[in-house]
Amino acid sequence: MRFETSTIKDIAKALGLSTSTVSRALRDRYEISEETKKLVLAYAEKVNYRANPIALSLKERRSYSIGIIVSEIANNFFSQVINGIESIAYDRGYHVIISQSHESHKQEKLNVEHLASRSIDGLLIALSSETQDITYLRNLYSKGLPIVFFDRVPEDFDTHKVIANNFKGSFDATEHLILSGKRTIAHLTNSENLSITKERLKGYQAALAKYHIEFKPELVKYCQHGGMHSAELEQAVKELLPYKPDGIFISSDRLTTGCIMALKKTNPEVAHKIAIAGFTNSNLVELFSPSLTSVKQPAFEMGQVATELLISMIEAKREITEFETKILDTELVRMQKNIGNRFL
Amino acid sequence: MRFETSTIKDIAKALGLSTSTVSRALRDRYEISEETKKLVLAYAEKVNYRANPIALSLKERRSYSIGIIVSEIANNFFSQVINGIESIAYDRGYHVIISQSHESHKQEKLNVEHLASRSIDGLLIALSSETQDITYLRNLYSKGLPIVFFDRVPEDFDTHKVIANNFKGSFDATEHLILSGKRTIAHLTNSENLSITKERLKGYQAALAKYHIEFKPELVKYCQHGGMHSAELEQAVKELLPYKPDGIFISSDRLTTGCIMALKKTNPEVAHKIAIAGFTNSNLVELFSPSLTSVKQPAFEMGQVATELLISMIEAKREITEFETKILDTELVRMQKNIGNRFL
DNA sequence: GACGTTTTTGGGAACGTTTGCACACTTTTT
DNA sequence: AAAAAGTGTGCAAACGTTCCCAAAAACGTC
Repeated sequence: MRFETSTIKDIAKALGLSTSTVSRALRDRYEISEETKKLVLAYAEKVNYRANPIALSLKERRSYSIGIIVSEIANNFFSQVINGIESIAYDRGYHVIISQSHESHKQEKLNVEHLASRSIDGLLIALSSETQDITYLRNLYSKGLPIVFFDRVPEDFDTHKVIANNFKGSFDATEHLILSGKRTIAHLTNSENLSITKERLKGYQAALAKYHIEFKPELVKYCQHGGMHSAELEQAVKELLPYKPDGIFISSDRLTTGCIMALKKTNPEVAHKIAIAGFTNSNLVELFSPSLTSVKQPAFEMGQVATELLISMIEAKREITEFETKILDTELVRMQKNIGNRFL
Repeated sequence: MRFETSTIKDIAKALGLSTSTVSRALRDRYEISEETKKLVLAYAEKVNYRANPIALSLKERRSYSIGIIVSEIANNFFSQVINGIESIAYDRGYHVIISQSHESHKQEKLNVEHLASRSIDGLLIALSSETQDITYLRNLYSKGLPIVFFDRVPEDFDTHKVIANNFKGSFDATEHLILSGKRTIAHLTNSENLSITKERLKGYQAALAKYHIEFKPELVKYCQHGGMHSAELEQAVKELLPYKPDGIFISSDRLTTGCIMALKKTNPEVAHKIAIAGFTNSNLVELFSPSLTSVKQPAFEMGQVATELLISMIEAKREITEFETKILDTELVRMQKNIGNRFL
């Protein structure tokens, strides 16, 4: 069974014209007489003609589609980024193809190469927490595939990047904990090789320093799998508790929710005694118990900005040599004591 | 700037062979001598040759990609379905293209037609809550586009469908509320024209009937936009409260979280007094306060089953006349009093 | 060594488009 | 009346593949 549509050839045959005439009439070229144009347009309308994008892609060697790689679409941050990407892409006539790495380097590479071979015009990617070696991306890039990184970006890769102001977001969150009287503030974070991990650690340290609180490395726990494995997370929490933290600053969406979950599960008696501040774009934060202070990333906007940069690369006439790293501000949503904790 | 890859032509030229020979060598056809095959394969490997899928699509008039339409990817249920779809699709050599309707009929139609014109081989769709008129889908279907519906399915459309056992899920949830002593149980639900709305209403009614509780239409509130507009939801909740419900059964993911949110916002003093049971696939349910009993749909499995059915349609030699409607069981996750309510 | 087989290779059309070029016809200019 | 210019159309190539068909090469057989 095959999906059948009418082609330019069908129209040409039906109208006794050549394919070139039909093509030109449809594209409203000046060479074609008004009369013929009307005829063709009317008939095309009648048979509901749609140009075959596959044929166009082959001809023009581009597909008007852009690839997206995120670790997980079931993640508020990423799904919001995707919405931002779509909002711009569709306006500019591009289609998006979404792939998930599930935080696996292997899967990420596989997906990117699949996308590349499917003639995407450009790639938007947030690296998986496992990824360290990005030579495969360098290869594609050097062959002419435009790439824009967002959120999790590599350090030494000369292209456009869009990130949140991770330093400031972390600083603010940590400071908030300090100002609410916490002094033993742990830091639960992602894989050490991610850019966001490093930046957020710095913000945390800076806030501690500002208030003359000693930075203790043993209070920092890294989760290689970014919260994908609950066992890893529970282990980290377990290792943290003996230090009796009165606050935890958590550096990613999945880890934040996962950590609260782990706390409730393994140590319900302390779960409500530890103040939590963490990165998350969940729109359900208000429902959480214990409640928390959250750092919201401008996800939608990030998607938009990244897409604009990518399309500008795709459509650039000459080679681009000047690249930007856009930094967008995060938003601190303070714990709502009057709601979330009313019932404690 | 254009993305450059090596083609069969390049290989042919480099090796002094014809394109046909190269093509056959790469596809390991019997006609080609071992020697030539080795030569070609080695060279192809060296230049990292990848067949151009666009060219293949044009030639074979199929794209090995399947379209997905859901209302929102930032919805646990749908993102889990998508994961299920992907798990099967990739195994079978298909790529997926995801589009969101955002519960808008217009957007849904636009997206479907865009996908169709991009030569998808088949379509997996959960209708938007607005959708009533599906003639556009009938047209595509009659032109030979295989379609499988999941979750939100139309009544009179002869094709494969995959749904949850909505009746039983609703029955169980409502019965659970009754068994915990609730007698005035409201029902907050989606747009009236969705299949799931009707089925879930029936389950709710049946449970009431079993325990000889009178069904009161005024306790049922429909949300046309499926919880996309918080105003609509707040209004519904506001209209419900005067009846002093001691339990609410809610029939969709978004509505469930939205309703709790609305309750907390507008009437925090009663939020914890009303028992809530609702459909949701959120993996954060354990964090919610007030806690709730949830009906979990087998989302991942639903995606898998739907995809298998779709691929069987795509790859069918002859026309299919027998269609199935697969019904998958839901899971009732009871409120965990020992955790969620400990701090009430 | 002539002929028939078998094995291996190449030519060219096709998938649906766009577009440079050439052609035919009409109109204008000289 | 002839040349030039303008208008409208068609031919054919190209994008990267696959595959039917034919051709060439290699091998046996008598």
